[in-house]
Amino acid sequence: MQPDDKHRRATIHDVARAAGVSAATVSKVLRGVKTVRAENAERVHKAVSELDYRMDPVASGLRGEQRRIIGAVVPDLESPFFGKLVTELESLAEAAGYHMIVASSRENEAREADLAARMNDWRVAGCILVPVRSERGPGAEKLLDFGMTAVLVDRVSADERFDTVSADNHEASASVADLLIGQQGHKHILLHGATRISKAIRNRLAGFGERARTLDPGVVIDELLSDEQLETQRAAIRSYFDGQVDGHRPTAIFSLSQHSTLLVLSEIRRMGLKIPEDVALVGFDDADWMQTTWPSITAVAQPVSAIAERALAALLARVEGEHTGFPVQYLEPCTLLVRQSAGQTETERPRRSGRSG
Amino acid sequence: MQPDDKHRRATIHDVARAAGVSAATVSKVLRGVKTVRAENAERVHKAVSELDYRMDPVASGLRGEQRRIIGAVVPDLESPFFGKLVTELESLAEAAGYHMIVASSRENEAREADLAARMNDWRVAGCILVPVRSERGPGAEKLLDFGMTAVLVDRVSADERFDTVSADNHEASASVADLLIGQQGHKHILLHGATRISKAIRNRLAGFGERARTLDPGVVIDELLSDEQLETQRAAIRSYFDGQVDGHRPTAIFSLSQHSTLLVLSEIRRMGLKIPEDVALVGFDDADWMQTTWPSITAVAQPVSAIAERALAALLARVEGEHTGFPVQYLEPCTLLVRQSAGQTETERPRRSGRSG
DNA sequence: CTTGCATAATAAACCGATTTATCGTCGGAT
DNA sequence: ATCCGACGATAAATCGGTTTATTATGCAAG
Repeated sequence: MQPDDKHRRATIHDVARAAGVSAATVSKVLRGVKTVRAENAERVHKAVSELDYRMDPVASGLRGEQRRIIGAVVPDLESPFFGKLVTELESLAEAAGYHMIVASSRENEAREADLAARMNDWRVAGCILVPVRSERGPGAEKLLDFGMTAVLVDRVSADERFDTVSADNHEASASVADLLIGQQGHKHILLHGATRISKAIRNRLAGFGERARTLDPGVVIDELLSDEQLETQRAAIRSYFDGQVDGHRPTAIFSLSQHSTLLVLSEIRRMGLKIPEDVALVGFDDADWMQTTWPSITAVAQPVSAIAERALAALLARVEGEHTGFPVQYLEPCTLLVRQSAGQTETERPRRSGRSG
Repeated sequence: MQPDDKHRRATIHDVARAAGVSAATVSKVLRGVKTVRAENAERVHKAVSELDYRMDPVASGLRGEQRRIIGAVVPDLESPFFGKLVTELESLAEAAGYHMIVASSRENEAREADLAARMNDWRVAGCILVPVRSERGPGAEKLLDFGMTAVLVDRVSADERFDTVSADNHEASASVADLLIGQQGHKHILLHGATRISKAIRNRLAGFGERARTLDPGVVIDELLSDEQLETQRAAIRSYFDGQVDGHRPTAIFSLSQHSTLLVLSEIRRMGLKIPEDVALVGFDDADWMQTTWPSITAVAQPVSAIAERALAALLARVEGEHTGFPVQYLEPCTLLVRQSAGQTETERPRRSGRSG
């Protein structure tokens, strides 16, 4: 057996020869053009399966402008949120007959721009971009330069160039203010963010602040935001608490990201404070462990599936020319999951559950 | 301004014209062939930057056999383990001058095979495959059929066709047996797995079992393995504990995956059992929350970075022809992080840390 | 001055598909 | 019988690079 022949894939010409027709005819059959005699179509299909023919997407992509690929750029693939987002996006894309290529900008705006250019290189039909910072970053700029059709997701506000999709960070954070201030009457609250670059974080900050001042103009809100290294941030939290005059500590903390929640939780534990007795805690972005840990953590759950669906639908509507109007901003509502760390009453705690429930 | 011209990208011929040389010369300059006069190379580079020229990878890939892309197929992009793995792989690949395309088989073997074929379509130089089940799955089969160079990662044992890289699941699980049986003297242990398909899980099972029987032939080991839905698995755990005669409960649990750990933890809590007093817990696969939760969870940390480095190095060695010998099995050592849920003594618990530590 | 050889540059073929322009055939209308 | 239009099929051009075969140039040796 010749190793060369063994792994040389069949071309469209091989199929044409086997079926006794021309390559053009094979191409027509394969892409569903109707002007082909039924008998010939039959023979082509037979030849295709006999030769195990697969169309070469590289060659196909060169001439054809029919691109059935969509690109997705996210800032990070380690976080469950983006992991779930790309998984859902890919599922939806395949269901609509598209392939998807995923890439991570690794929280780096220069890389974000480079990936946008790379998506253009691969001639994607459209691109989903989750920017590192916001809709005004270099990625969106590049997409515009190239005239690509795209949808901006998650770390964005309204934009006049692209459709945008995100969780309703503003309203969800306001509802956290409702819980902590309106219902529980906290007078001194710490807002903690492990990064301040993301537009999403800034929207959460604003949403909480505005509602808080409406509910109680006298509420004291401290903000601890930083882009520093992990250990520096840990130290900042301890130093913040040490600096508070005893008895004037914040009685509640709203952590603005999952990463932030973990950090705060870890430092609270280290300082020996009790949750929620000494300090209540609400986190933005839910995770599996938050309902299992003790005490369980009250958190804002983001509508990942809804975001993915909306984003892909919006993109395909643009790609397929069904929507050509002005850019639209989609805001998907979040859910506040009230658990023990803030708001859940004693009687709601889980108990020993016997055989009969 | 003509919109057509605005977004039409410059071709190699445009560059050739602008530099006053032929397209062949431009191609040589761009791919670093030395047989070009320095002056011409200079003019080409100038023309490239003036025209913002980017090589078209689609056209380039058609003729050239020089593929600078490597493919990665993982079973899942939502788990932090694979998220981190692909992130590191991509980083390393780029550092070596390769691009990477990532895809998720979503724990589906048919999809795994399809993705392998798709990687072949895109003419990747090599492929990293994390199979859904094991090295004997349809993905590896396809890779072999196509004559692709590939490395199999994580859910694998030694293979006679491809290099394999994984955590040393067997030895790590044996060291868990050392801790629970050798040091702590547990006589009745439950092994829990939320799936039994994965080769990694089966290796963990075997590693624990063999060492356990060596240490104490009389030890009782129960196994609770299932591929059922979440709720079914929860019920199975409760039913298992209800079925045990009182006082003959297992005194320790070894959960074989992160998912499993979370599930077990959740049910232990619901049953009102205390950790580690009523039952000790060790989990395979560490997560950030495990050291923050209370009690903190003893876990086996996998060497993700080492696995990524080894896998990519092995693949590139094959791709670049530096290694042509028999397939090699690489086993990377894990680390057992002993925390409160098993093994950590009272005095090691974290305490209130003042200003001076 | 011619020959030989190494070095550079280029025209042209090529990769594998898609698309266009051309051509042949057949049935029906004139 | 001739012409026309509809329909199918195909040869050839095309996409944007890479690679090969050929040609042109310069310089040293004979």
